[in-house]
Amino acid sequence: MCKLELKDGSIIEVEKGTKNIDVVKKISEGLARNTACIQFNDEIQDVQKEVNADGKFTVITLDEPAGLKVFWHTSSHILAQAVTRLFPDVLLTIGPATDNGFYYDFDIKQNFTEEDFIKIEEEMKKIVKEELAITYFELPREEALKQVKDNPYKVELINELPKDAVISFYKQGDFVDLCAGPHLNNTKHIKAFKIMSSTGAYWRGSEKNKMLNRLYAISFPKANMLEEYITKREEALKRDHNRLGRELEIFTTAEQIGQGLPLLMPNGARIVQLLERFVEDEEQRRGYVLTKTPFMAKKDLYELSGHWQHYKDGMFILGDEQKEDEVFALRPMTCPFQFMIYKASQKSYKDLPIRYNETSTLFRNESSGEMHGLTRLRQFTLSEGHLVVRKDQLEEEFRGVVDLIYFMMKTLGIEKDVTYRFSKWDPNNKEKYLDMPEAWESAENEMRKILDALKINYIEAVGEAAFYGPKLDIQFKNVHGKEDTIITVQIDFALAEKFDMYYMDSDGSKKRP
RNA sequence: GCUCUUAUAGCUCAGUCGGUAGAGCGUUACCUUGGUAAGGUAGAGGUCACGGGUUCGAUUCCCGUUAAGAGCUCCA
Repeated sequence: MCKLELKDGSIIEVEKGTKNIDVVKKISEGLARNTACIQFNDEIQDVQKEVNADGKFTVITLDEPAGLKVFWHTSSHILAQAVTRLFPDVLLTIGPATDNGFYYDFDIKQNFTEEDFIKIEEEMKKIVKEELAITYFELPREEALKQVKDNPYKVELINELPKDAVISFYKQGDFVDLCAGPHLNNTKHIKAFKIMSSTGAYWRGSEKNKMLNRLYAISFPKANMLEEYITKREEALKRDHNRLGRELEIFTTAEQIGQGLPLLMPNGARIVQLLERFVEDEEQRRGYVLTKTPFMAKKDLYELSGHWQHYKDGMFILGDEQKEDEVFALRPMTCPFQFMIYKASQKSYKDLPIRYNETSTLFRNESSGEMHGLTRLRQFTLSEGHLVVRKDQLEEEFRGVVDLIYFMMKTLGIEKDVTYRFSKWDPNNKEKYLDMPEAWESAENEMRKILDALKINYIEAVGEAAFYGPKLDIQFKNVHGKEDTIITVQIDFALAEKFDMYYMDSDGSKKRP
């Protein structure tokens, strides 16, 4: 017998080898119908897996996000099965659940059309009606490779699994897919689904790889839930800033002016004016000093900052390097300009911290597919600050910045709608990041300490840092559920060095801020 | 940059199976009203994004350009 501790603390005993789903049925039939998977101690398991030891037994239902993800993952297999039936020459790649449904990436010659969506949905309906049992099996590496030998994508996935990894497959009818699971135990549970869109996506997320065809879809255990979802989505789209902005005459665009260059109409300009005054006044109250710096500079400045070497393609360059002595570039950021103000006079340790702020208009030559509404542009204006601090002031100043951010978000009423992301470097990506492991570690530890002290509820993200330092990113979801960074605070341990910034310490020695 | 989609009145959209166009909102004038984003009447407003091709004829079909949308990649 195995002793299982349930969520409410009670214990039930079951025979060794009892299936998870049968354990749940003992608790309640209704609960069993609504079960997506089981958490046994820390392990997420299929409902069909057998109980073999004592432990904590938690039922994860379709009503909770983790359960819905299992549901969507199973849905993605049904989508893949339907596509395989209709397009036998397709190669399957991956098909995970997302926060907002699921997708599956296919390597297929033709592109999916709207008519294909209908056909695929019809085929999915059939698969659901067939009530196919979903079964799990494992294979040793050699056999697993044999199983997927005609699919180079799956071969690649298996070859990248660690040596001791369990290689598992799920089977429903004649359809088999390499998959870590977990899954529901039958296709019959997927009552309502809809293919939302077809887009391109690079294999493994790298533009160097082949572009695959991705189908985005959504599914629910009940038909009315799908209807609700669609209605909600339509309502959300009506609140798209891009649509409202034009309807309310806040901004417009003109073909002749160009991509990523919106025109703020009187209503929009007034909003920006009020925000700008408000922000600058509040910053002044908090000890910031305002600067006004040029919109462009000679390339010499960007060579010093490293942007000429790293981000030349992203800048608008004025003049031809080959023909002219002086070449300028529109500024893509304000840091080096404000640093020049810092360097204009000798600073004492008593002068720090110095808090520079500027309502900065910046120019970035974004790729043509990137521009959108007012959120990603070639010319944009943001409220920007650079704090030059001593090491012993870092924590307090960081807190001050976070406090300012809280104040601003509260004023705008968005403080409950954001999430926090602690963006760290990727030590394996030497091209993107400055190769200074010790400096990274120290800066990231410093930032983590501060974030923890502030009790900020953040997620950590590897490979999202700036090239010169870690960031606290404040993320906001748009009406499509896509996250944008609306505010970012960064600890920069490199540019002070590059710009040879220093202050005279109390002992008369030069120190780096 | 890549995949897919779109471009008709100021905005949101219909429409023309190829014979040069319509609605709602907005707007203008007048009337009315303590109907306050929602009254009535009349009107203005469109080379159907731009360039080329096919055709007797293109806003409609095809190609290209530009712009807009979703996704991917990128985001100093």
